Amino acid sequence: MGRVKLQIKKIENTTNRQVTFSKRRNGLMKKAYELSVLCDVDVALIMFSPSGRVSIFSGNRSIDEIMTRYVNLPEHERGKLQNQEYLQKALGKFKSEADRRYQPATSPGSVDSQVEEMQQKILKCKCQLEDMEKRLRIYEGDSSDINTLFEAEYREQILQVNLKQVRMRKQVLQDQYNSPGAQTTTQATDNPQDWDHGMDQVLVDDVVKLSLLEEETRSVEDKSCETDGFEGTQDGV
Amino acid sequence: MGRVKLQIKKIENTTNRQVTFSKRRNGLMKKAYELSVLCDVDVALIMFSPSGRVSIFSGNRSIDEIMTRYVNLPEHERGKLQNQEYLQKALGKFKSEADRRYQPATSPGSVDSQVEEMQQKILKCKCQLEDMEKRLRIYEGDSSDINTLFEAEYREQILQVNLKQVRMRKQVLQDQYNSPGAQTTTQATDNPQDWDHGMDQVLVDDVVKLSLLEEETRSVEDKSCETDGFEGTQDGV
DNA sequence: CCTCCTATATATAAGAA
DNA sequence: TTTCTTATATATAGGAG
Repeated sequence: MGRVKLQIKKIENTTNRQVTFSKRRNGLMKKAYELSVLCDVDVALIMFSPSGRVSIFSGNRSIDEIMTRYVNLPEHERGKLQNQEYLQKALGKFKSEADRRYQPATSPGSVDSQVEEMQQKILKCKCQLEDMEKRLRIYEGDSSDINTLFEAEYREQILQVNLKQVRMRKQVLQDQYNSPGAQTTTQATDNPQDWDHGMDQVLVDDVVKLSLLEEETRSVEDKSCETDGFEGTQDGV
Repeated sequence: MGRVKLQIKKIENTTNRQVTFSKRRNGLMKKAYELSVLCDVDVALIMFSPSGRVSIFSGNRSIDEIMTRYVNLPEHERGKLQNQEYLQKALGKFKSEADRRYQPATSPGSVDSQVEEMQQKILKCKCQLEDMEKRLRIYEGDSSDINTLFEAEYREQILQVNLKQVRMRKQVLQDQYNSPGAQTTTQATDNPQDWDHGMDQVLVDDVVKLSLLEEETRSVEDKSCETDGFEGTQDGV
């Protein structure tokens, strides 16, 4: 933004980089501040300047309180992919190369440990993948992999229950649509969780993927908070 | 910024606050991303949505690594932290990636390609995970998470296809059971025409068409806010 | 490193879908 | 909630002090 459209890649000129950092850091903090006040939410921002000095901002409560809140989150809430991966997609593919560019600048002495770390990461991902695949097979698994009547009936039942729920929900939505003013009805349901059969292949797979193609990855908020009184506080500016 | 100059004070209208949060969060992440790339610095951003869900961004390295780097700074460089020890401990537990200390760059060399390869592998895994999560939500997601008629119909279609397949398979197995030796055990080619039970009719074409129009992204994670001071109660949809 | 200035690039509030 | 549009408000690159 400014006189010239700037490429999002490392600014090579040291002085320029410093200046830009300074300006943008302020901009970022301002934005963070505004967000925390406007939406009354916790925001924590930590930035290390090119020279190694740290700058922080935190809205609504202290930085360590927010960090504590963060580290106390259950893993699935914390370890998701709301960060870079998300951004890569949200902002577009252009990032990938700029992102990789940094990699070479990694240390040499720790390469071993880094590699090791990455391998662990990969392993972890693969475990998760396996787990999910297992669960997914219950639903998407090719029916030809069902070898016993019992299995077939079991799966049929699961699907029936699920279908029924969805239809009920659909009905509610239709009613709502037909008669605006009606209240949102959210019925509690139990969802099948830990079933394990052994099946492969996916038939509806392509259909599903199709719809996922143009989707974005982002968490969606579905509820809001109603607080009486508002108090925007910030420390760390 | 926008049609109207906005006062920096809590937005009282819940819906508006949500929307603004969503938009500004993205904007903030983008800015943070740009800063991290342009200036080649570590940036960590943690935001809790009005509903208590967390959104994070981290540039150059993982959020845990950056937090660790921050927490381990000498006190005079960042101010006193109330929970320093606790945080250090907690962060240390994120063994997967949090124990990498900051290290200056030297000369990488041949290991680069290997590292990059692994990086891509990780990214790929994460994408797969994400993809599967979405598919899984179709089945395991609570039906109350469905908010549009479109979504409901979409899920219904998929479940119908699946149910039908299972029933076909079940039929095959039953026949086999009734007349042993008459058919191959592992036979899987069931023909819809032969096994039409007359219910849950599905036209795959419709499903595909549907999915093209559809959009659906919802986080079905349970949320937990322990040390926070807001009480979320409101209807988001 | 910060401030001011100016021309542009971006972000985003509203409103509709 | 997300997406798209449009009108405006802001952020910020370059340059000077």
